[in-house]
Amino acid sequence: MSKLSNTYFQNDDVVFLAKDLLGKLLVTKIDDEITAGIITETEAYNGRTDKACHAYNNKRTPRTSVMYKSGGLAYVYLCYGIHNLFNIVTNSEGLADAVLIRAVEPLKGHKTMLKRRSLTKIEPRLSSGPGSMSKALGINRTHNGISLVGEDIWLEHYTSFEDKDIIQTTRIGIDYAEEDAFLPWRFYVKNNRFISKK
DNA sequence: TAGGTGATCTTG
DNA sequence: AAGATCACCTAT
Repeated sequence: MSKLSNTYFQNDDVVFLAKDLLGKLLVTKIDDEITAGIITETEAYNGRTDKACHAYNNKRTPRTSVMYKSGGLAYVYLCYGIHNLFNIVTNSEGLADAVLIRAVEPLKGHKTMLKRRSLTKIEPRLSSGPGSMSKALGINRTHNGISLVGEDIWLEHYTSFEDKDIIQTTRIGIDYAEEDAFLPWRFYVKNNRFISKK
C-alpha cells in the first residue's frame, strides 16, 4: 500500500488534481470496518475564481473554514438535509480549493457497503453519486476537518488512466453559478459503470 | 418528476 | 427570527 501524502494534496492546480485522482483508492476504516473504492468521478472547485465554490469571493463562514486550511483534510457537509458530501481540501493555507468525490467503484468491504446502503447486490447506485458514495463508505459530517493521511480515511495509489479513457465535462447541480456553470471541471472514467450521470 | 429534509446563510 | 436556498436521491 502506498498512501498519498499531504504534499500531493497541497498542489495548487485543483483541476489537475481532480483529474489525477481518478484511479486512486479511497479507503475508510469506520466502525472498525474497512471499505475501499477506486475513484471514478470527481469535480474541482476553486475558491478564488469559481462562483460554484462555497468559498467563492473569499467567503469565510463556519462551514467553509476548513477549505482555507492546508490541503489534505476532509470537507464534509450536509446537502439537501439528507446527503453527506465528501470533498478533499487542496492547495495551501488561505487558498480554499477542494475536489468533490462523486463516485467510486467498490474494491473492498462490499458486504459492509451493501449493508450501509440497504442493498443486496452490487450495482452502480451502490456508490455512484456523492451522497450514495459517502454513505457506502460510512463518511458523514463527524469526519469534517479530519486528516486524510490518518487512520480513518485515507487515499492510496492504485492505477491511473490515459486521457483517452477520461471524459471531461461540466459539473452537476450548480446552475446558480452563472457562467462558471459551463467550466469543464468534472471528470469521469469512460465506460465505467460507477458514474452518477452521463 | 416531485417531494423529502435540515443545516446554513441572508434579510429585515 | 424567519425564509430561501441547496455540489442529491428515491419512488411514483
